[in-house]
Amino acid sequence: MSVTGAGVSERTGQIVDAARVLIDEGGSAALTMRALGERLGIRAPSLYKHFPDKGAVEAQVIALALRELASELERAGSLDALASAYRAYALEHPHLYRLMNSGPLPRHLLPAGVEDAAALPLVRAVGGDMDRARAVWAFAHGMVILELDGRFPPDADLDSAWRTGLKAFAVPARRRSGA
Amino acid sequence: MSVTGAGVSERTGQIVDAARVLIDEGGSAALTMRALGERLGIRAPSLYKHFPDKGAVEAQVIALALRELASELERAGSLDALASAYRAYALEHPHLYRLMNSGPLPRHLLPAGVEDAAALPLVRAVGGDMDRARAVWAFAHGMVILELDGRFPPDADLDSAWRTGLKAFAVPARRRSGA
DNA sequence: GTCTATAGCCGGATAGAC
DNA sequence: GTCTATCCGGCTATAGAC
Repeated sequence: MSVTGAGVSERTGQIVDAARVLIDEGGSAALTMRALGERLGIRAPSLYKHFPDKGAVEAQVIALALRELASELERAGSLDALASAYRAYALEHPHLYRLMNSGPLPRHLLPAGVEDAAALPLVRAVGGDMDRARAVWAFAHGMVILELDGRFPPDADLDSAWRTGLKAFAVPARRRSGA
Repeated sequence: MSVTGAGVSERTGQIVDAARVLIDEGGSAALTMRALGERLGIRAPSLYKHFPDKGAVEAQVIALALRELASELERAGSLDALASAYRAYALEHPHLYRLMNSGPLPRHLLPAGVEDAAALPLVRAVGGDMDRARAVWAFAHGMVILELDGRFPPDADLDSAWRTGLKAFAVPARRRSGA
């Protein structure tokens, strides 16, 4: 059984797993049909007997990564813990993080529910307030992607910036009276 | 005089301007030496008399866009106005926004101070608190890039999510007592 | 389901004439 | 500073034999 689990043929699971490794190690650009074939000990054209095109393989890797991330986040209870787990995954697997969170999502190629499942832990953590969930997600994604892209100054204290942001989002109601 | 201003030869300014248009209209991938030459009525190899390689051209476009964005932001007084201007620029020039805010920055090819100048309006708006500046930037960038990438559900009320986030960041001190 | 061969396209960049 | 000619490399994908 491959990591992907489902009832597909063993071979397709191996292909997706190999593609995941290629991306994890070298980024999206490292996923080429030739490299993928080589890793599996077959020639690139043979892959087309299992997948219609490269996009289909990539979509399966995205689904895999989404489930992977979701399973990490499920363990977290508080919003702070959630943020820690989120950042940790991104730093451990920057290329996979980018793949699943940047650029257009091939939604029509993704198994239903995968996207929602990845979002669920956060939605729950903010008590179902979707505006807050989206704002926190934007903050977390922004922090992570700017860090991965090296956009913060080398001497920036990112832990401190995270704390500042999380503190701002932590106090939900408790508004004094004005607008 | 080209938009770039500086004392470079007229031709190099025209090249950068043309490259800016190419990216603005078709994204980073649309900037190819051939397309750039065609737009200027010359052949691609001729460009190498003005720039060492494609990366140098791209870096100048980034500098140009950074200054463009900075000049839009300078006009804004409040943090809310700043956020509006930021989002407006990103939605008007999504490809340029991506170019200057995603992926690694070729800092060694950028004129000194350009990056800081773009950040200055925000730093000022949060009273020089760098943690807060970084957190707000992450939030704003996250909102913008997730919107550009179509990651929010079609029915999501993004104005509302922005308000939620900005409200959270608006109240700086005023902490009751506990941790 | 794997292979070989190859079509087809696009890209950055260089050499050398004018 | 512009040109033509060209090299070199990369990629996805197909055709057809086994």
